[in-house]
Amino acid sequence: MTKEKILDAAEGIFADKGFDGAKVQKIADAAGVNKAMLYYYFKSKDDLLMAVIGRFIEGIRDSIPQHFAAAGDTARSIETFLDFYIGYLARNRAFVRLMAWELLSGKHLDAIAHNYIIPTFGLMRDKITEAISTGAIRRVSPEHTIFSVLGMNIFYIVASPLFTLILGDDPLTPEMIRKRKQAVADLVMNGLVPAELRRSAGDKRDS
Amino acid sequence: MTKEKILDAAEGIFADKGFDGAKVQKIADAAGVNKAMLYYYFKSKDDLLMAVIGRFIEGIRDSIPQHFAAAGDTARSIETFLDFYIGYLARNRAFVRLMAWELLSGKHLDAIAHNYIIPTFGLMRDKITEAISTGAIRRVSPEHTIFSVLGMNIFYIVASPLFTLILGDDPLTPEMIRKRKQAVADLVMNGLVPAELRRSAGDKRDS
DNA sequence: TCATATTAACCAACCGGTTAGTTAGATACT
DNA sequence: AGTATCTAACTAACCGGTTGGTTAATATGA
Repeated sequence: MTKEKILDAAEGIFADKGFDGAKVQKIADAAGVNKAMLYYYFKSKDDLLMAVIGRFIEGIRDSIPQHFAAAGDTARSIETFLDFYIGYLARNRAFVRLMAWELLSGKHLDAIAHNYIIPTFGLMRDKITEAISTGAIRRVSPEHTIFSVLGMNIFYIVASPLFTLILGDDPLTPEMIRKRKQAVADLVMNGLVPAELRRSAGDKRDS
Repeated sequence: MTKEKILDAAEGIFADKGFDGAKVQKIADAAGVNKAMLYYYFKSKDDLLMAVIGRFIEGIRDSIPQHFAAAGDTARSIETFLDFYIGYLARNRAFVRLMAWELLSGKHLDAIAHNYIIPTFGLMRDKITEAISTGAIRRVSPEHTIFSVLGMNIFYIVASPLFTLILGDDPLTPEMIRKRKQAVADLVMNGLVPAELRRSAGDKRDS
């Protein structure tokens, strides 16, 4: 129980302030426990952060593949995944921010990449490669496409305060998320679906 | 001279480690000056960071509009801008990272947004709105499109260590940047250019 | 009683920021 | 010209407060 309270508090504060900005005393306060308890359950601040990230990844990893397993034709299942993805990130905002902080600091990137990012990336790449081979989508670079989709979605979550500042609206309300889903799926799919399948012809660009 | 040395050193370290991770003594060491000099020229660590960001924005702001002013038809000028944009970010990697740190911490976001982001955003939105009204591109949401493009490009720069980890290559070499330009322009333009102009028809999605 | 859980008090290192004082060169006065 | 004065640039040493982390003593409960 105490351990979970610590992890919950640490999750919020690490996500908010980043590793260097997060102070151990503040985490203990937020958890309502004595600071020494953090060192009873975790061997360092660093270890605590990794435990927070580890818990997130554990709770997520198994649910990821099922979102690639969706319905029949490949283009449609990519669209389904896109539709699911931003909502998923919006629901796990703390995790997205945690990953963003780590991406910038680069301190634990190896461990995270090995345990989470690389496997997920692999699943996505397989799906896209398959969709290309069946002719469901155009001959794009799978790697760049994945990075583009990740960027579009992750940036939207991370930059949400900026969105508010520019447009006034809160970009994380359900309707705004719904609109974002539509916008991204529209942009991506119209870039991926070959012109022929859209009752059209030519396209001059090389891959 | 000393002031510039401090700003240069601070730029590198702030971009690398973020505000909380950057230590004043390390900046002084990197600049090869006494720590007290930072407080002779700047009134606080915070003020120093703002000076670094201010210098960047000053050097950049005036050169932005010219990249929207490009050649005749609007769709083409958007493509030109896309082509220029990633290269520009890759050349100003430190600035991109600085902005990313600030985006996460949110500490000075108001000032930055007011001086830089909002005006630039406005230019982009005007261009897209114009392109829509002339029929050069489809009726997409300008705001979401901008966020998508920003995300695709900024994420590529910020996540470049991840790219290296996954694929082995350094994603910031000139050829890799060139490939990225192509991939992004291809994805975005094929999503933006109306099907009719690509010798095709239908498209059922609403805006 | 014995392991687990919890605490107050403590510590060395470090942090951002200050201070009192030095240096070297320009300025002003005789 | 010579010298007293001023000032911008610079420094070593220091300061109060904070930080991540430890410890020894204590409570709890099977």
